[in-house]
Amino acid sequence: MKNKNNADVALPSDLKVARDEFIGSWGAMGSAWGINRTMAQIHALLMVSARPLTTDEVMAELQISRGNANTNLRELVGWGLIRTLIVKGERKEYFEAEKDVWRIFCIVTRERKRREIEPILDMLGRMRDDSRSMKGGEAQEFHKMMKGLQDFVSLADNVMEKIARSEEGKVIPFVVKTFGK
Amino acid sequence: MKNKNNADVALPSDLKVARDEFIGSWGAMGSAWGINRTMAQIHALLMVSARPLTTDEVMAELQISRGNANTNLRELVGWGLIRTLIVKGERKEYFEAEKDVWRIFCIVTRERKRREIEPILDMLGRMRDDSRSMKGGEAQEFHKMMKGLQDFVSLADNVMEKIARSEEGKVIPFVVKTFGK
DNA sequence: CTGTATTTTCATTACTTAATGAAAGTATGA
DNA sequence: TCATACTTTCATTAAGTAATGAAAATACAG
Repeated sequence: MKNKNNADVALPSDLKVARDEFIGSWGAMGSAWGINRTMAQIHALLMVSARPLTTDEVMAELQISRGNANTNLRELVGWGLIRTLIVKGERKEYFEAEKDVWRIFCIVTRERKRREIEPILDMLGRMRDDSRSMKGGEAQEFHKMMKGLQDFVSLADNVMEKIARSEEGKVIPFVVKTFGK
Repeated sequence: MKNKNNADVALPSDLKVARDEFIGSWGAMGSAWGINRTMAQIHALLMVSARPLTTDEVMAELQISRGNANTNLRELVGWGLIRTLIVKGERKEYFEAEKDVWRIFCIVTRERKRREIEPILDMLGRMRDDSRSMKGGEAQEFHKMMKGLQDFVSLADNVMEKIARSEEGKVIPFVVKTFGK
């Protein structure tokens, strides 16, 4: 019933070991970055997989439940870090990861910008406006702080946007030139 | 017994409201960034406070326990985002925040680099070496992926280091020029 | 349609992380 | 050195987050 085409069949064991360590570390790092562990692990697994995998293969490989696998695969699709793939003559879906490092970087940058930078920017803008007309030394201090923060975060936001829109071939050489190697 | 010099005594209420919203939002954002909520709130409170505060004032203002306040104040001191201050003739410690946005940015950048980037870089380096001599197409693919990731992350690491070491007066004008405003 | 393969949902459970507050520890002034 | 003000610790509790897996929903082949 369960077919035995697991991704690691016949893999030399040292490669298997290295892969597993990569998957584990990538997952651990995920949590530090506010991305959940399983999601990062699935992403890692698909990044180093030579071929697209099914939900069942992901479950087997990472030893996780169906619900967990499904939820995190959907989430990854939502981020644009993996895509679904249908094989003609088969019912089940396959998943494959974006493997281009630059593209991964752009996707993650945009997503983090959207989720983390933009809400702060809105809040800072409001605080800055609200405090503009307040009287008193404390209020002026507060206003100054909001202005300083907003200007800075806004600049960072612009930089991220510009970079994430650029082509690798333009940015990397420039960065290497500017910041040495 | 409890002295009434709370930080917000006699604050116009609209300023108080704005401050509280800032503190709340900064705290919420903290969690998205892997920094705990209370730590981010204390940091925000001290950033907008006109004068240094004591542990008891922080407790009162944020409605948190002594243990919680103490732990997170220490953590912030560890990051270098706030510093302690002793007032002659008084036993208790006061805490004051670094308020310069550029310096805050540099501190946070260095800390995140140290905690999040460097361990990954080590791991990728090891994986890259381990897989260098492995045979087979899959192993070559894996090696290539590790190389691509390590080159990229290493470049990012260098850029962060260089920027965090630079002076605001050099970086900001350059960034504004390069990435438009 | 109807039966089966596959995917999705979601109430429950497990795990992880943070917060509490009393007790222990430390430092200071008299 | 004693009494007191203040700080730190840490076992316990609470809150938040993720994982499970069975049941429901969906899609598809015949």
